[in-house]
Amino acid sequence: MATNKNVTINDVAAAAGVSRATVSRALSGYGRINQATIDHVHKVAEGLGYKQNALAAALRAGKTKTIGLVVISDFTNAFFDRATKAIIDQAKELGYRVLISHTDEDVEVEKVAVDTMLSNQVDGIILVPSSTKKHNHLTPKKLGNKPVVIIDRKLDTPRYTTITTGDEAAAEEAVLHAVENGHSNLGFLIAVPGIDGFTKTQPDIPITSVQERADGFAAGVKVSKPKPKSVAWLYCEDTEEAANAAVTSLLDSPKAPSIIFTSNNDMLLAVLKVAGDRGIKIGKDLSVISFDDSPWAAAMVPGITVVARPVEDLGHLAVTELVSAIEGKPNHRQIVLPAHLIKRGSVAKLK
Amino acid sequence: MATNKNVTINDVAAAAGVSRATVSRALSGYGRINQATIDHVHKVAEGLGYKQNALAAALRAGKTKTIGLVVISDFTNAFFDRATKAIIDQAKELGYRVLISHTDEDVEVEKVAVDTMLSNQVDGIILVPSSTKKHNHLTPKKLGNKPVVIIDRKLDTPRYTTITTGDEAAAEEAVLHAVENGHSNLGFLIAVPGIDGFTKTQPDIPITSVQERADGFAAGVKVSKPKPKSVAWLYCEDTEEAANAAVTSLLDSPKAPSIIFTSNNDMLLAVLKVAGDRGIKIGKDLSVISFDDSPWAAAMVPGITVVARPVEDLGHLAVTELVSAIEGKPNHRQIVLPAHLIKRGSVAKLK
DNA sequence: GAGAATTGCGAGAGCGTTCTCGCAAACCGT
DNA sequence: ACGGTTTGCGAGAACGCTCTCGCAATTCTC
Repeated sequence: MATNKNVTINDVAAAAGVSRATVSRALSGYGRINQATIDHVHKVAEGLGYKQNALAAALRAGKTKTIGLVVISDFTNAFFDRATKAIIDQAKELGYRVLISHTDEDVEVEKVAVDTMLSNQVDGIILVPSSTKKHNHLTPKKLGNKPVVIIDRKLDTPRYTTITTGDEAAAEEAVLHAVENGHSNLGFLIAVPGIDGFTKTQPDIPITSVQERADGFAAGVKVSKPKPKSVAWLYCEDTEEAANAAVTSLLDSPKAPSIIFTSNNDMLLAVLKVAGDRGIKIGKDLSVISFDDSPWAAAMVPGITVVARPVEDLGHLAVTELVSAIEGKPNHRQIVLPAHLIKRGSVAKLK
Repeated sequence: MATNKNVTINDVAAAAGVSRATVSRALSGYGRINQATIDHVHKVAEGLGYKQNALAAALRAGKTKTIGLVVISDFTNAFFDRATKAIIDQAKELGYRVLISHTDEDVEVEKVAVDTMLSNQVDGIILVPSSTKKHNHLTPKKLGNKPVVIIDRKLDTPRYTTITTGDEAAAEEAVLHAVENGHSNLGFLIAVPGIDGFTKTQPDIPITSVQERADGFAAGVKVSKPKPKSVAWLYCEDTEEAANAAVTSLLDSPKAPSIIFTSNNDMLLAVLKVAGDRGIKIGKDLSVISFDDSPWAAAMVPGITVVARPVEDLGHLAVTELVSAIEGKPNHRQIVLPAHLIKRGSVAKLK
């Protein structure tokens, strides 16, 4: 009853009356072998329900056809869900599998995750680093000289192919768009992992993409005319409670902003929630611009004006670059994909 | 420069002046071995930067400590994103890795995905089946007698542990809630994969969870008092275009519903979008209840009334059950977790 | 202090593949 | 018909690890 034992290549060889080597040649399609033999072996293998043991094959061949994806966040994040999907799909397209691990912005967890990947002999790694600076565990030596592609953020030493999006320019564009629409009291709500609660003074930002958004906002403030009357900055822990408190404080301040720029969707949702609870109408009483597009941001009324990043392109490109490196063309490129502003109804035209 | 060769257990053995077997014992912690030797080997291994080759270990031991997750959809779905996250986290907790594959509701793709999993020698599989009926490829024999846990939907022959949510009861509750609030023109928008466009007559629904939602809605209609004046059913392909067209047709019909029940978030977004474009206010001019909660459904104004399913519990439980089966307690349980209605502002009180 | 029990460790097989090597058979040209 | 090339295939090593077996050294028992 319990045919627990798997069919191995030896069984196929015996049943087909050839050697193990011939079966391997027939099924993997290499070396010198007669077409008739190939057909015969295929037939026998199928009849027996033979499935290659990928483990054994990988061990012998030194290639697992697997790439490791080390990503900071869960999929409830509007960036990483789409990126992960794109990466898995493109990997499949190129004949690779994907092993996923989350770090939750914790460098120690990242270290373990990478080790796990290496232990599992992945052929290459796609990584969203938790920290710009702390990457002692990411030296080529520690990574066994495996190809690596960094996405979404940069390391302070650009050792690997890195794919990011042009958040700074897009953030600046967002500010200009607001000012053009008559906004002069601006609020910026920046999510910063690792801090406690929220603060007005800029903390150490361990993530380049967030830093670039902040820089882009600041650049926008600088060049916009007329000069904004008031500008409020809030750096906030990436939790619901902290975000709600931060938004409340922003709305309660004497110079309450007419528009709030949020650095991610968690912050955006906090703005929507607090404003909603107070009966403040988005796109009328209060405007908002956020980062990362999503189906719901588009479907809401009014639609949320967002900086849309080419997430799928980024994911595809990451895999393509990685696989090309795995297959022997190691070139360290620094790629920046353009982000752009999608104007919807969440920015009120003032005056 | 290029220390391309990995450190193996042999290197550690040589450096520590012991045998391969002793190193294995020291690092894996089994068999009879002196504590001093353990410490020594650990020190040497660390010094050399030794990392176990999980492939070789798995090949030898016959266990990969990996579970395969075959899921229909991408992570942009409000159910599967959270479920996947929960599964990965719980797997990590129990010392397992997760290999993910998508099927996009295609049975053929599912077949290949499962084969890949088996070839990769996963210790067990968590599966969201694409079809209730087509599961010839899911016999215990074809799955090498590996443990399997089915989630979210049922197969018509309950061969494996299955974990679903009580969608039927919750759907009924949703209808009663609407009727209590004075709604008597009801619209039901059911997403059905595999159909073309949308239709008023119930097509073959290949997914039990969707069928149960439809059944629950129907049951609600049956028992509600007063009897609804009009009930419109629309079965719709799960694409944006089809959904928009379906909603449009629903709103344009002579007996336009005052409330629309949607079977998933894609349909919900279509309702929001079309209504928004027409200036129809949700929670006032038109009500809506959907399936699956999400942060944005809660943050919107008004908040969307939803049937919330215990997604994280389901994911956790799936892993726990699977691992327990992997470790030798094969018991086929049929588990139904309760879903419940979260009342927010998207249902208008009529009259 | 002699036999019995226990402890620590090495030798070596084996997991299921791939791949190099070499050999026999078939084919070629003159 | 004969040397040379090509073709097809089998033998066997190797990938890095785990785990059983058995042997020597240590500890225990009375």
